[in-house]
Amino acid sequence: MSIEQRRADLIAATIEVIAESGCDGATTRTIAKRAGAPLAALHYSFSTKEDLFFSTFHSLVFDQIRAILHVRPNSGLGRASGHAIRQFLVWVTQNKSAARAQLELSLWIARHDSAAGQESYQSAIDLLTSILAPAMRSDDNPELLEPLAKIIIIAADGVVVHDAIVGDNLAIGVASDSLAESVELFVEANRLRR
Amino acid sequence: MSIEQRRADLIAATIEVIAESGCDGATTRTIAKRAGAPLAALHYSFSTKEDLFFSTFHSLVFDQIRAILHVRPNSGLGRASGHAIRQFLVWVTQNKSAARAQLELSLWIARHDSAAGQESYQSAIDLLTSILAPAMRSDDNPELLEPLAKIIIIAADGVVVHDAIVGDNLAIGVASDSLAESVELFVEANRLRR
Amino acid sequence: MSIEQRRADLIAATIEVIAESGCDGATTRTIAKRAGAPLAALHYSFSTKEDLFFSTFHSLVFDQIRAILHVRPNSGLGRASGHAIRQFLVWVTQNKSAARAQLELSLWIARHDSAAGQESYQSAIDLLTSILAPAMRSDDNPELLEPLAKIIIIAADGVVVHDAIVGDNLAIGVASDSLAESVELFVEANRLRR
Amino acid sequence: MSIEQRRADLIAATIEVIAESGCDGATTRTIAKRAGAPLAALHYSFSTKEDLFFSTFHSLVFDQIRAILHVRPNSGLGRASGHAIRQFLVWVTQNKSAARAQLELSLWIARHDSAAGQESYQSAIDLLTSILAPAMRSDDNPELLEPLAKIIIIAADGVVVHDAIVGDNLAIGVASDSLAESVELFVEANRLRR
DNA sequence: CATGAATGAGGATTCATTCAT
DNA sequence: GATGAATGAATCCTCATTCAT
Repeated sequence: MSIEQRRADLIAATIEVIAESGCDGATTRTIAKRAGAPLAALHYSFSTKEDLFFSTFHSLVFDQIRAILHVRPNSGLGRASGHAIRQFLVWVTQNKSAARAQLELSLWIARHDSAAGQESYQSAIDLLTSILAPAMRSDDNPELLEPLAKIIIIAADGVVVHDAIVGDNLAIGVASDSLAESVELFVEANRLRR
Repeated sequence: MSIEQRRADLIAATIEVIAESGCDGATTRTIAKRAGAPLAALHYSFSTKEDLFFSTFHSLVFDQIRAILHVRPNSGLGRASGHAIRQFLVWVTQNKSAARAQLELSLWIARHDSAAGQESYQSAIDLLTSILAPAMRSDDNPELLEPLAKIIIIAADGVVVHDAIVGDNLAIGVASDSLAESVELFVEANRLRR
Repeated sequence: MSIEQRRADLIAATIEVIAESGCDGATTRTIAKRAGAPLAALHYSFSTKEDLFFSTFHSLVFDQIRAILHVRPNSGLGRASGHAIRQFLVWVTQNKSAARAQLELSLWIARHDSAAGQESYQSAIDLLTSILAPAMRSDDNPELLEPLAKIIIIAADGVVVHDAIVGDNLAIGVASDSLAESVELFVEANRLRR
Repeated sequence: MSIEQRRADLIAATIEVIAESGCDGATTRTIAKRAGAPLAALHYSFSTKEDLFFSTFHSLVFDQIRAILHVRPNSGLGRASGHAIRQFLVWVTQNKSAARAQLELSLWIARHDSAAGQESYQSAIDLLTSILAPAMRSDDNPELLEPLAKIIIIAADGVVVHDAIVGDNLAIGVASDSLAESVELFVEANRLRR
């Protein structure tokens, strides 16, 4: 078995276990067993539990971003933002473990290496900004870009929390939709005047 | 020292420690030391760590709800919702430990007693609904009440996550404000036609 | 409530609890609750858990001895010994808690104050000897008295162990009866010749 | 050091410590120290203290049974039974710790898993029966087999209790001998008539 | 290279006992 | 006198990590 495969297996197992038991509840033994790997293999692939968690987090962020990657150029900032919120909702409901794990890891990282957490968060915002940018039309206000990116991420995290507790896809869908509509109206209302 | 005082001290210490170290990182020893109490006193006041956490959670929920309790009657559903979002933001930025602890505890409870978590969440939504209701005017759509309550709570949780990671009051303020405005517009747009 | 009554209640509770949970498993809290007494009352009536256990043991020994106290004068050493074995069996099956507690306490005392244990054991043997003595006829061998007393006590303890594990009155009855008969034959066979 | 050796060391230490301090008094720390093993090694070799105790018990039963295994075929049921009692006495006086530990463990198991205790006791009786059987002669009453097995075991347990408290080999020897003789006479008296 | 075996540090909890009232 | 409240010490157990093979 290649070391890359082993690392991938361990990361996949970590996501599942964290989603079930939280970061501190995710013991190395449990993760190794879930991955079908001997315990020592974990420390062979990742020097440390911390290391494993960071790697898992980066892998998740990468995934999640791909989920919101698709925005039609020139479709308008409002529509694009709403679309992102709706797309993210779909991703959450279809990747519950990943979403939950990502939330838990965010909080865990904020505790263990707050600089890394901030950096990671900022780059997510930057990426989101760069994704939304092409959707802008001439009368869209560029100053809204960053607040919108933050709103989207805030909404996303809030939805994950909601899902973690309630787990009711339908209700989240309704709220999420209203939120998307709200944001669209907000952008509409802040169109630039000629 | 009265036992009520002891319990209050321990709950206060629990909030601080959970905010710093998460639920699983919050060891009984640390909590007791922070409260200036001997370790055995913790198990004398609360039969179990679990018991302490549940009590802390209830205390927090009670507090938090008082923070959003004030809505002017007949002020309009949109305005009231926006107001709630802004008020909650203020509470978060002024009670960072409490906010963080409440988030961590929500996730912890969702894991340990998912029924209790859902019940608690639902009652928060119900309460929020009952707070928003008096603000409604004749042309406000009552069907928006529950989705709005959910949006507010989702936004609140998202903001706490954001704050946990970034800790930048100003940026959250801007995003939160935009969110409040978005929601106001959303309600406005869904006014009942006569 | 008189202190004597309290002591008696606590001793009764101790017997029950030790029978159920062993000596080390019998916590002061459990005993106090079983006796319907506040925890501190235990340490008020008996200076120490050790003290309580010693008192309980003495109370039990006194009881148990009364159970085998009745032997008809001049009935013959063999018959008397067999009778004692049978009587003790009845006592065990009718006072399971007491029997079990007495066994547990014997072992506990042997550990904590071996001198006291030996003394207590010896006085039980002496008493039993003095009970059997009047049953002797002219051709009974007085040198058998002490071995018989020991056999009876050994059998008694063995029966309690058996009962603790198997709890099957009938089977113990059969074995016990055979044992009684064996001992009778043994004494018969060792009659003095004229 | 092999894991088998570790387990054996821990079991040996457990026997000693239980003999000295009883089952509840036998703490994992004490046992580990006595075995010259780190505390964690105990939980590495045996998942649980309970597990360790069960294993120790089985090891003891196995040992003890081997001690009484030798009975001459066709030597007569009475003689064989008496021989077993005497042999067991020798084993007890030469393996005081083992004998004591086995007694304590029997009672402990009766409390913690009464089914296991009964099963274990029954299999001891069955084994003893199967050992005594070949000694039977044509005029020995086969219905005596099981009561005799029980008597032997009852006597054995009683002797262990006696030894635990008094620790006087000589006195136990005399009583035990008389008991053996009694049983021989009992079997003799119950010979089948032709 | 890969892993079974081993362990030091620290976790929650329980207990007998003591005081202040 | 009698007891509710309080606690230091000790218990079993788990975990991330290391190391010899």
